[in-house]
Amino acid sequence: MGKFSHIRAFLGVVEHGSFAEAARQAGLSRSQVNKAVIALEEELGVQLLVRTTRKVSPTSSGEAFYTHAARILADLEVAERAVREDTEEPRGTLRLNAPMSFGALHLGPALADFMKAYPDLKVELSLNDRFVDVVEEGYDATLRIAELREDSALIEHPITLVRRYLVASPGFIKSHGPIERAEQLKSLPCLHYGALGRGHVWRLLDDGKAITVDVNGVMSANNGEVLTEAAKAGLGIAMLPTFIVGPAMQSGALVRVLPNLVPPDIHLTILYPPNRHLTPKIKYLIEFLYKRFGERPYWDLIE
Amino acid sequence: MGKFSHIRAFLGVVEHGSFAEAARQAGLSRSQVNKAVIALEEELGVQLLVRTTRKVSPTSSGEAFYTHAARILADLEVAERAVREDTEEPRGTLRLNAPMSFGALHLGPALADFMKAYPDLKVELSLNDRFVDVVEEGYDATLRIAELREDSALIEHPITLVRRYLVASPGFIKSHGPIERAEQLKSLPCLHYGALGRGHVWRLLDDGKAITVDVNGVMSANNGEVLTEAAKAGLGIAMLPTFIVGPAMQSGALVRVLPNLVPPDIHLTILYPPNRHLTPKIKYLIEFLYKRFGERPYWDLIE
DNA sequence: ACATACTGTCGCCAAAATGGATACAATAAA
DNA sequence: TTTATTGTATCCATTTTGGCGACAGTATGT
Repeated sequence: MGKFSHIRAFLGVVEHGSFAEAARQAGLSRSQVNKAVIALEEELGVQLLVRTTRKVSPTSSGEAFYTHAARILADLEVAERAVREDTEEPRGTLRLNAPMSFGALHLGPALADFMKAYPDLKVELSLNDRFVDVVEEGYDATLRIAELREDSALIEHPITLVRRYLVASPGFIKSHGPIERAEQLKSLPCLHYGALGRGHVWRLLDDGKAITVDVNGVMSANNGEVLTEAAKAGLGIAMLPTFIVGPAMQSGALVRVLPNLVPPDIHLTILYPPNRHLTPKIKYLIEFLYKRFGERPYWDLIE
Repeated sequence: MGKFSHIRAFLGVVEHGSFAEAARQAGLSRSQVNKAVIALEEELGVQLLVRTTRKVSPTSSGEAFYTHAARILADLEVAERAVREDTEEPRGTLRLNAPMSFGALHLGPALADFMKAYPDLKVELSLNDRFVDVVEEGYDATLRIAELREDSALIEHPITLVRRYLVASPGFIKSHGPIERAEQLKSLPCLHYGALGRGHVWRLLDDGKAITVDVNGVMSANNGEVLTEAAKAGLGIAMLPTFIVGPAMQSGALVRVLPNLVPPDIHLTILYPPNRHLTPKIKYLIEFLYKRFGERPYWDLIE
């Protein structure tokens, strides 16, 4: 039956001063309550209750134990209630991980609204672009922007398509003449997203045909906004997602080049561990993110 | 298995970061630990641990629950240790009830020594002469002075024989002449122990033959010391136990009268509820009382 | 005084839960 | 690669459980 049930039964008997009444209140049989108390006494090696056929009262040991045990069971209930998800509302703490740029530009404001909608929810957001082990570092979920993979042990839920364009500043185009062929990327200065030593290779679809171009990378950074500023300054051609360069394109500070060259589709996805019970907080987060970013994200106004 | 074991298993897994290691430490099988955690999660309706085949780490809910649960289990152990009688030494609180006179004259000093011998023991002594329900009022034991009865649901353990004598002051005897026959009790002033309206009847053994004498009760009290003082003052004949009148008889302030009339034997007995486990504190108390008062109590120096 | 209802406890037995072994896919280490 | 170890799932014999009925003792009501 378990020690906690035994203790609970014991508390009931003390409070009602009767085995039978305690059993009735708890919805148990008299046998059960009786056995529970006996088991508890056996385990402690102490008589907790003195019973004659008609009266039950705790021994001094019983009283001492009652005081402690009552508080402990109350604490246990508090602990359970704090954790239990009997409501469908998201609650507790949501620990989230996301890439730098997207997190700073879009996810931050979005989460502010999400939290407003669910006041019982706390959010711990940590932004970084390195690989994150969702399991080991104890995140509830991670947002990543990458091509879809299937190898992961995690569940992968796509939120939206992330469009990427080749862009440059009007001034850059003016000074370098018309850009029409993919081979020009090998000579024209390019602004490359990525780590340092990895080589500057762009994978593109030339009218649907996959090609790789070893571009003339004059600058690289692992931060899209830095590259955007560099492109705006006319330093070269950059391949950047619309959620970063969207505003610059709308204002005309950057324009598309080589529109027939399209980077492969990548997706904003949310990764979370396969759970027996999908927590409401993740369920609601996915729903929320989809509503905000899905289908036609607000930063994708041009086409 | 019970919720308690489930929680313990869960704590083990969190602490060791592994189901298998937790199982080894706790001396359980992997199945068992696994089932325990699953059951706990099921009951709470929350995923507590995220596991891939090689890594285990708590979810945010799991961490929250861990914190609470660890403290709760620790508290429970404290509570158990406080109550458990794993030592044979008496400990805890001994709640004792005893008659007024005996308690004040002899039991008090005795208990002082008893407590000195067992420093872990607290004593709550309450003295009164009314009937006490050991069970209902929560006493661990009661001392009574009475004829042995068998009707009680309590265990009755005799400590020692309580001798009672008919006594009077030398002055009283001198002024009333020799006292030799039981019938004289009907005319001579007698000091009666007992409640008010009960009538003044003494039950005596006249050379082994039971007789009852309706004595000439000029004074009654429900307190032996008061009667002793009255007898010393020469107010009459009293039937009193030696543990009260012993000193007065030794000093000669009181002397026996009618030595062939003997009150029926009464006993100092200790009563306690029938317990599955006889607590050491009661066991030791009985032993102690017997050593101090048994066989030949120190107040019985005369014969 | 008597009957009645209710108490705590015990024994019994069908039903349910448990725990161990085994198997298996996934993963880390060698 | 191979090997060892992890978490989990499935069986199944064994144990445990919980409810029923009975019992002696005791309040309560008449």
